[in-house]
Amino acid sequence: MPTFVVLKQPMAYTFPKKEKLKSKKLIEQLFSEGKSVTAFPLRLVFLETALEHNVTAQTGVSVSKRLFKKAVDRNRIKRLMREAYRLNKAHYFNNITTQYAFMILYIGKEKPNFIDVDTKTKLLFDKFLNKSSKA
RNA sequence: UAAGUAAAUUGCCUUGUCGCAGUGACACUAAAUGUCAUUGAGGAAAGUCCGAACACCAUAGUGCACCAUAGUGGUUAAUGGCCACCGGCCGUGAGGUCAGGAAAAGUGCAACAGAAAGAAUGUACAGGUUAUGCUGUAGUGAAAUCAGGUAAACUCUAUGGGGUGCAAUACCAUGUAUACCAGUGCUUAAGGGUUGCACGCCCAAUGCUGGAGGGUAGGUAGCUAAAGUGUAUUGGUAACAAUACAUUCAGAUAAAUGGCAGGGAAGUUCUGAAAUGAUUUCAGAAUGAACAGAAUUCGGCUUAUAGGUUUACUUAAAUU
RNA sequence: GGCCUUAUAGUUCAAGGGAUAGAACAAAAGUUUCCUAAACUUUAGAUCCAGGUUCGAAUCCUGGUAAGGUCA
Repeated sequence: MPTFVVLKQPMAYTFPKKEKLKSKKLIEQLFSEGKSVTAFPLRLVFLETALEHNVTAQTGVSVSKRLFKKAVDRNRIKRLMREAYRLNKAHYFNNITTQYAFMILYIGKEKPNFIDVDTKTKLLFDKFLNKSSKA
C-alpha cells in the first residue's frame, strides 16, 4: 500500500512547484522533438534536456477539452495523475542521472478511479525505463 | 387526509496520514531553501444575456445612420433587473402570464378558399319600395363593412446609448530587421488616426499604410477591504433605505483547494414485531448525496440541480 | 478569461412569412450489356433543441446545445 511506504520515506514523495513543467518554450520543444510511450489510457512524452533547477525531472499533466467537456472532470483526472506521479516517481527515477522533461497525457474517454491511474502509471514508467535504457 | 399554488432555506459531517497554493514569523548577508503558524471554491464559481466600477483610445465633440427599451408610479451606483398598482389572457381557486405606446401621418403585406382582402358593393332568400338605392340572413376565410387586421413588417413617438476590453493598461528583462516588396509623401493638398458616414480635431522625414517575414512569448504591478458580509432596530404595502454593533472571508497562471484508510449520518429499499380508519412506531440488514470548479471586481437575469426543512394559502372530502 | 461566427437530405449548397422545403453529387432498385463502367428511369432521405409573436415560422424574437474563429 502507498501509505505504508510513505511512512518510511516521507521526503521523496513531494511534488513542489519547481518540479512542474511550466515553460511554454520547453513544452513546444517537448512535443516537437520528444519521444513517447503509451500504456492506455496514459501516454508519456519525454525529452532529455537541461533544466533550470537542480531536479531530476519537470513534469506536466494534460487532459483534452475535447474528451472531457466539464472542468470538474478535467481537474479530477489531472489531480489523480499528479498524485500517481508523486507516489511513484521516487521508486522509478532515483537512479537516473540526466535531466528530463515529461508530459503525461490522458487519452481515454472514460472517467478513471485512482487505482486504475496508479497501476497504469507504474506500467508506463516500466515501459519508459526499458526504452530509455535500450537507447 | 389528498391534490395543488407561492415563497424562504439548506446544498453531508468527522478522525488519521501523505501532498498542493497564498500570507506571516523565524533561521540565512541576500537569494534559493527549510521549520512553525494560519487561510484556501459556489448557489449557481456556469452561460456571457443586461447593467456598472476600473483602464486605455488626443480633450471623446456635433449631426445623420445604427442599436436597445416601451401601461403608470417607485427602487437603485446603474439596468432591459426588482417592487406596487391598473388592464388583457389562462385557471374552480390559491395564483400564473403579457416587447401592454401609435393603424385618423405615410408605405407595404394577407398563400389557399372566396364575388370581393380596398376606395370593392356580387349571388340567393326575406323585409321594404311604384322601381332602384336600402336593411337583415346565408356561404369562404385567421379576418368580410368597420373609415377592419398586421408595427417580434418598414415606420412614427418617447427615453437611453462614444468605442474597446484586465490577453485592458503601465513598467522591467530578453531579443532582433532602421533589412525586403508595393503604394504614397516633405506644397494649397493627397494620405493616415479618431466608430459606420459627414463635419470638426489631431499626425508628419531614421514619415505613413499594406504585404510577406524576423524576434520575445519570462517577470512585476493591475489583484482583491468591497455599492463587502452577519445580526438587531427604525421608516416604507413592498422592492429598498437609514442607524448601531460585530467581523476580515481564495488569489492560482500548463493554472492550488487533492489522494488513501476509517467512523458517523438525512434519505431510500428489504425483513420482523406492535398498534391502527389511512398509516405510524420500534428493531435488524443493505445502500450512502445532485448540478457542478474561482481566473479583474461587483448588482441582476438565464440555464443545470439528488434530496431535506420551514412558512403562507387554495380546492375537495371527512370530523368538531 | 474576453470578443465573434455558423448550424437545412450521407456531403456541398438553395429557398421575399404562404400549398407537398429545391438542386447537384452520393445511396438503393430497375432498364441496357456476356459482365462492368457510362447513359436512362424510379425510389427513399433533412430545417440542431425548447418556448414565444403570427391565421400561418426553415425564415422574426428569446433561452439552451453543438461546432468553429480570434486576441499579448
